[in-house]
Amino acid sequence: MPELPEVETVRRGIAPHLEGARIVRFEARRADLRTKLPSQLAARVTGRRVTAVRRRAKYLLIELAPRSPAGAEVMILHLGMSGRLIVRPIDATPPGKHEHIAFATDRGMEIRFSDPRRFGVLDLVALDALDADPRFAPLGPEPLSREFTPEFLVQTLAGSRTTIKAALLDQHRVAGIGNIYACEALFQAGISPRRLAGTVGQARATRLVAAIKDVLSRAIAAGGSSARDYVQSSGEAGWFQHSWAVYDREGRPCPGCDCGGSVKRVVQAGRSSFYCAARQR
DNA sequence: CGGTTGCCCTGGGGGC
DNA sequence: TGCCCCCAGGGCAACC
Repeated sequence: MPELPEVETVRRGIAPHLEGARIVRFEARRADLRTKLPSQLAARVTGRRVTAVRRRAKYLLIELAPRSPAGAEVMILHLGMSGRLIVRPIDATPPGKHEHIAFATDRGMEIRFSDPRRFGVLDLVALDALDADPRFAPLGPEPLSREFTPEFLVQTLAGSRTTIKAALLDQHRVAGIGNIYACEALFQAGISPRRLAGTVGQARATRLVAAIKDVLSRAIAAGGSSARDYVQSSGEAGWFQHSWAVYDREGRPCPGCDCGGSVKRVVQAGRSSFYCAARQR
């Protein structure tokens, strides 16, 4: 489900419950997520204190205080396509069918990881090994960081013969954008998803960087406003409530202008792209 | 080497 | 109502 804004919303939702708390129980009902869970995971995290909950790209990073002989470590959690976290007071409610992992804190709260499609990932690595980890080392900059500028975008796209849409989904160029926000940002910037990435010059890059930052920021703000519901509920609450201009709106009139066009859908690299051919060039 | 394709899984929705 | 096909917000290995 989650792209950067959803993962950031989850981070903000769980951080107050986890930071400074101690993990008092950890159980995995099944270990076969997209990658197999590390062995002895429960024994390795039980009793550890959480020092920070961070995010990098679409990964949640739950940092654990050192405990001899282990140094500081970090639980790497990726929600995949269908993963979600549920925060709830500890009680006797049995786990749902897809609640594969649960852990409890010394503050009386329980975190459950639900993931029907099991594309999620949970791993545990040494904190000082994180930057060199093959999942993290190649990642591009955070799109909301000051590093992510029009000049950077022009440079990373220079000479590329893929489409701008595929380039935005390439986490090694810029990290955290998924299919929805790629579509939405390209619409807002007036750039066709079919444009070759190498033909994006300074003017388009300036519009695109601004659009990406705006779309992601607004989505985080929208998610943040309902994060409380998400935390209090059993997970079905509508924290994932965003309104999209073009995504999943094939055939609808192009919103926000009088171009007279309608939203088209094309498949690029196996993913649906939604755009207005009249407005986006 | 860079870029595209297939696959990992399950569930939901639309068409017939 | 039921069945079957298609589709899904991610990421990676295998392939050209």
